Amino acid sequence: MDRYNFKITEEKWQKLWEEKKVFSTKVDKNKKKFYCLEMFPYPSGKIHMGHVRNYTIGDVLARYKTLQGYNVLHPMGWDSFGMPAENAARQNNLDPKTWTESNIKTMRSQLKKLGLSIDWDKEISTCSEDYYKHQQNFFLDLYDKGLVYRKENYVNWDPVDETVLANEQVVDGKGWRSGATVERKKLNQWFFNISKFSEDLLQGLDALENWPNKVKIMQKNWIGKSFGCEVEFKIESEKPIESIKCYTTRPDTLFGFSFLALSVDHPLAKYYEEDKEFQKFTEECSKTGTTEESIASAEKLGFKTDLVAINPLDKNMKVPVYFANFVLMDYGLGAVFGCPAHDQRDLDFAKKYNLKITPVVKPEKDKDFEINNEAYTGEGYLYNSNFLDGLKVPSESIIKTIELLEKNNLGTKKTNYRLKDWGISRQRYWGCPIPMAYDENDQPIKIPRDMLPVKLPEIEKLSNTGNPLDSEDSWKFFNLDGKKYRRETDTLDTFVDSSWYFLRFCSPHNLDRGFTQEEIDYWMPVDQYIGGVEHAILHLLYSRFFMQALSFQNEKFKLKEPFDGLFTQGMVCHETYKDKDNKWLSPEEISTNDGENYFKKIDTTEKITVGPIESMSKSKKNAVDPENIINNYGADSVRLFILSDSPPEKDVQWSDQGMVASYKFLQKLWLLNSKILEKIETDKSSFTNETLSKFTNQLIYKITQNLEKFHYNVIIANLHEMYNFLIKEIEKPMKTEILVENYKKILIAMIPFIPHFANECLTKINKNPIQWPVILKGELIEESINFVIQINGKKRALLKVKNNISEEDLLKEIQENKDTEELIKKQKIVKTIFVSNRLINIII
RNA sequence: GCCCUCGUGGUGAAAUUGGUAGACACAACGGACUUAAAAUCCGUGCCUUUUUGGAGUGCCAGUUCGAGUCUGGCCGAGGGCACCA
Repeated sequence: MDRYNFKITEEKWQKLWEEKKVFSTKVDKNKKKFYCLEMFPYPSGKIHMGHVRNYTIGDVLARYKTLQGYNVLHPMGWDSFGMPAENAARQNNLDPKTWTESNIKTMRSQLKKLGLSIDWDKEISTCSEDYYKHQQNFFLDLYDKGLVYRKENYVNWDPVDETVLANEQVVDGKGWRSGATVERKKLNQWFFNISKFSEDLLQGLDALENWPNKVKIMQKNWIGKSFGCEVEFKIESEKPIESIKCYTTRPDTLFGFSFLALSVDHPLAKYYEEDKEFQKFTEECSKTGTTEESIASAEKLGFKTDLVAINPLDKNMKVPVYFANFVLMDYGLGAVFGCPAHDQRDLDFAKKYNLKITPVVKPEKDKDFEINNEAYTGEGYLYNSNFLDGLKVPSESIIKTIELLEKNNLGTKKTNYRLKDWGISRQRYWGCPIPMAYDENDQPIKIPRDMLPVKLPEIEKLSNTGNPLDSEDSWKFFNLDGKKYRRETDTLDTFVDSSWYFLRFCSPHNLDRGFTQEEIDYWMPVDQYIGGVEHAILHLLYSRFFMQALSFQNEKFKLKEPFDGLFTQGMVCHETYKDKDNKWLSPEEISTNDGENYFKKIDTTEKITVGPIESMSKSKKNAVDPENIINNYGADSVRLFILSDSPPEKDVQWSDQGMVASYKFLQKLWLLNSKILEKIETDKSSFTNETLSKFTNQLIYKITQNLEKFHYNVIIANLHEMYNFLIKEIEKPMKTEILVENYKKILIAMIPFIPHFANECLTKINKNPIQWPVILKGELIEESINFVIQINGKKRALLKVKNNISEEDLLKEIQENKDTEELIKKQKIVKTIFVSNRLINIII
């Protein structure tokens, strides 16, 4: 029996797809479009299993939609600006461009070996001038609309990468890439005014029905809308300070007011800058780390001022004003009113400085209510609150108090958002140059559009510290109209690059514009976007913002949401191994005989500790190289494995046995194929085969349903069932046409999963046009059904009866059948529950 | 602390959305073939003495003729946010 030679077959089909440009698409208004996009990769060197999974999932969908007759856009590109290139260039003494381009070459050929249905003619790379030229244009567009501004601000400074990070890029107080503890630094930075669209970005989430709820909730929390009011507190002081405004979501607790606290960065701090004690205090505050634990456990510290704040609702209520370490300048107004009874932080602070604690909210039922070590934040009624007494908390109290404050000009209703503007300046060489310059007075000017792109200068050797562009004087300074200018040397955050690349795919080669309206009107939005959940906030929120920004003051551009459907796939995981010195070992370095005890290959006496199953990573050495696997087993087998067993949205564990099993399954399918071909040659009988037709139709139905729901793992199981059924069924004599017709449908249904194999088999039986098989609804109905007979809710028997049997007929059958009649013999039937074509429950 | 998701065999998981729990596969064990091994094929899998029996989807309760699925409470795991006023 011949074995399936994946090497020859896969090469043959990949060559054919490439030469005939099978996946090349263009705008065709007569056809329904489908834009299938997977998050484009960073060209880090080689592809990893995560890529294999991501692009296989996308490819299944793209091929399925193509077979259904859609005009499918399925492109690929490179997120090719970024720090790894710069770091690698320094280490290896070459320039980032060379490094990046060689990586792209490697990874492109690796991806092609996976047999993806990608339109490679539309390939783009964000580090090419053709790409970032348009990005600079968009930057100027946004600048003209007032959506870009420059300000001096405290920034998250990564001391290892020597660059600024966005808030989104700081994880647990550490840089998301370097892992270094982030410092606070004051710098002049460019910002995108993303907070202007807080409400639109929040509202827009509701319409995204095909997004995972989880991602929408994460974005919602990140935007962090809160409702409250700004309250003005009159101040008694010798200094020229008349009042301080605070933002609060709980104005109803104003009668529990016992102090007012300011951030050390509050404008009023200027009156205390000379004060030695205050200087000491601010120094103390800056020592507090930014990590999770240090924030949670940090002691509440305050610096008492000589100011006295007056409760706007009670002129006789006068409280001290503090600077406090727990008040943030960049949320609200950098000032809070303290109500210790009903806010934990305020309570901690009040206890430390012996401030008054007046409870003003009482839970309905608790008569002996008092505040000890825990602030009460629950529901109840107001008391100790003069004219507010008795209001229901929170349903009445907050609104009523705000109304009252507004009426007396003491405060204003206010909605607040946690989302802050997006700092986009990076002190890096390998990024898109910001198309701005400064005149002799340090005033920013735009680079004229006809001078775009501002190209990155070619630098032979990158400086070891700081931003290389800073020391590139011949690039940095230029003359225009007889005046001397200094270029902006910061480059754009690479998340800007990925905020619009999906638009570029629609017009990838247009030199004049980033995209044409006609092309994005046809292709956009992306119908299905597929990628890792780690981009739930960063990339996905930025891309949504970019659409808002492009459509702002622009009648033609109406696209508000770039991604109609979103699917977040799980990670590829593997066991981890450590030797006796606690060093990570790769799977290739170890061996086992029984699957339980592992040893070092080079020293078989040394036992290995098997660690937890974690997502594949270089640092833990638990990654499996896709290239080896593809060479050993073929792309179809890898695709099969990566799709089996685990649902795409969940993590999958790499297993060598699983990989081998998928390979074997493909061999079995090849065997089946050979048998079928032989049968077509030899079987001259004229029997029809209804069972086969019904089975096939049922199978196509199941596969179609599961495709729509991304239940790809179930489809692989369906294919196993298909094999188990067919290998027996073809033993029966049957008409050739019946077999061919059904087998062809099955093969077509396999194309999305194992495209090389399925196409190869198809050419051997039929050359007719290939399209997704039509499901015959009528055929789905079985003639006879295994009817479940329940007595008092318990399954007692299965009865084979004809389809659509009525309750009366069924009961008759039960009485006539010798196995079932005993169950109800001589019993009085109280009640029956009849579910058509499924079960009957007889209560006796 | 707040928010979200998930708990089904030794393992990864299915379950027509309230209707036969464990499809399909991995691993294990037993058998067939073989001089032998590999490969391949067949079978087994909780409890009870056989069965056309019983229990059983993290735990406890509830709704229902019927619950893995719905409701409430608890326990456990994972993820997100976090001095956000």
